[in-house]
Amino acid sequence: MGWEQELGEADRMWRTYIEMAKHLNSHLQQHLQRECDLSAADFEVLVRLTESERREMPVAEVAAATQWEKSRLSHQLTRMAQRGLVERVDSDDRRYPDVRLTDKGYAAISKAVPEHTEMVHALFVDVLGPERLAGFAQACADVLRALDRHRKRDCTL
Amino acid sequence: MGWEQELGEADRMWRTYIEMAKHLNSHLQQHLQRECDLSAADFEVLVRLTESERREMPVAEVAAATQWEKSRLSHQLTRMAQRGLVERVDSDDRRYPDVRLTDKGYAAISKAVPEHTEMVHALFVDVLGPERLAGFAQACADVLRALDRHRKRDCTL
DNA sequence: AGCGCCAGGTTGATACGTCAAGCAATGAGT
DNA sequence: ACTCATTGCTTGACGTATCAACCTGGCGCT
Repeated sequence: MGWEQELGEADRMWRTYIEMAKHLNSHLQQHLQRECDLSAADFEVLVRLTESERREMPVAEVAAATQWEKSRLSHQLTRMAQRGLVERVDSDDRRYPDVRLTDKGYAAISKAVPEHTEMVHALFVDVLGPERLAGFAQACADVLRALDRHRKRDCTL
Repeated sequence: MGWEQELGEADRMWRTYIEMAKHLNSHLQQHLQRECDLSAADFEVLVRLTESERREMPVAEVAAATQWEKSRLSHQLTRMAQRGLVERVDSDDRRYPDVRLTDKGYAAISKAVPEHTEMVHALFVDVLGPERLAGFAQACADVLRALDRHRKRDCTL
């Protein structure tokens, strides 16, 4: 066939990264699901909500924090509300309802965060050690900047 | 609330990684979809198929390469067959049908791979440069090993 | 040969993500 | 004050992922 056998060093390294990301992700996700009965999406929303003092914030704020589409968030909140993890609250301006963390939701995230953090440390932070971790993060930040630049160019086209 | 404000260095670096992975992924995926009308799943299956001389291999082999569930693969192949990218072929043993890359599928992947590779270089490989890339890949490999060890322990429990 | 077993694949039900269209409440223009 | 444009949220439809149940054809056993 041709091109696909000629994988250079760089491409093999790219594949290593892809593999790592895939496995790490699925491992963390499965753990969260098994131990805490939370999907990754549930977890993310709950974490964002705890970042407010009042366990409550406008939907738009959650949307901004998660960078999700509004419709995705809306569906997600509906499902989470059905399971009693959050509840929708009408704020003073009826257009922009708030979301509040219920006690059940708070209990769930309180259990999940330490477990998740422990897992992240065991599988990632401690594996790399401080210096390599710093280098890794720096690399990620650089890639992020490159992405931003690229995106800006695409938008202005 | 407490714990979530006390994000250490390490946790912020973890978040940086998560952000990077998310954005990089979605950027590559969108590009593939827009330019080549292929989903990430399509792309992966097609790449695996080109790794065979005959553009054809047993379903099980694709499953092993992609590490997907058999049902996911089956659905995916059905959809790809409907779109004419692949076709199912009965092999000598009727239990284990083969999948073959059609001409259309070959054309699609032939267009997609160079574009994708170019993107990966622009956004990742070239951003890091050779030495940092090597360090990065080494880190990924180490995390992968840690994951394997962890998984082994889980299985033997 | 007839019997059940089993590995692997397919199918169907359900949950999730995305897109496009709809809806509701405010604020600006007249 | 009435209309309407805007903004953000919700809804519905469709494509995809996952889980469990179910075929199906080859294999060993008696």
